[in-house]
Amino acid sequence: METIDDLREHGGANAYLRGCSSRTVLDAIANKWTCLLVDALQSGPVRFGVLRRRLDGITQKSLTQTLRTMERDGMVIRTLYPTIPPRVEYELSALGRSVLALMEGIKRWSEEHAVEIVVARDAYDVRIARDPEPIQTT
Amino acid sequence: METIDDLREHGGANAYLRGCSSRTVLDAIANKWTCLLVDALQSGPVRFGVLRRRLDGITQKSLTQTLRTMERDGMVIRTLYPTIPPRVEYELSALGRSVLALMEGIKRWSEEHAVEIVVARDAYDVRIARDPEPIQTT
DNA sequence: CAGCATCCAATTGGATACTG
DNA sequence: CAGTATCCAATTGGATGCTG
Repeated sequence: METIDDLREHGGANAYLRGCSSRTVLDAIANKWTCLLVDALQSGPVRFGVLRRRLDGITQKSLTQTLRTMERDGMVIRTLYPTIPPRVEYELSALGRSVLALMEGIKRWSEEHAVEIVVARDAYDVRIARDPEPIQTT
Repeated sequence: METIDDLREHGGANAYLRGCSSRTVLDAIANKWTCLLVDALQSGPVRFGVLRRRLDGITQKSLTQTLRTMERDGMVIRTLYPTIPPRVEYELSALGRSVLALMEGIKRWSEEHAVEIVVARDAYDVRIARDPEPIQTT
């Protein structure tokens, strides 16, 4: 069933469509590192090393790549201070700040529902182990 | 700089930490197919084939996998009607509905900012092509 | 219809070493 | 300090064929 929003999209964009640019945007922002980085940058410029320590488990490569992508997309502003040793700070642009509330929401939802979901996973795995092909008669 | 929310997390969960279950939850829900599926299921049960046609470009394998993961996480309820040929319907659980607004928000944001981001990407690529290592003197 | 199984190409991710 | 470069293992994704 189509809703009114499906027909009247935003500026003609429709993320359901493979070729639409909004699909590539959705693909770019919908991942854990982007979510955590937007959240981590919410209160002002942060140095590369601080971000690396804050996002536990991220590799230098992934951090560089994600920040570069976000910078290219206009969500993040990178400032290089040509000192020795160099200092680089990252901060959200206006565009980046415009998605902050959503990213905070996703992160918060993950934290608030983590236990519930772990329980659901365990229950599912037990159920599958008991009956590999659950034929539900409805 | 730490905010109060960083110290007083939700039920002890903190998605910044590698080992925290909320991190795996964040990783599971932050991807384009999950976002589009939650959105597509918002107004009631939908059949597998309908979803496949709606999410342009998704393969049968990816659709099955994403739906299975969401079912395992308790976000989606799968109902098999043992007819011939079989009919399978997917619908959001209460947990799935609780993340709907956020997913709609992400999808909508992608659509609303797609043009702006494509422009930013083009500008970035041109800038890099002109000057491979932009040394910004601040 | 709604899948599962399989094969294979392509992308991703980690570890390590090096540099202005 | 903040990267780049490289190598390699592991995961992902598409295409195809088959089935209750």
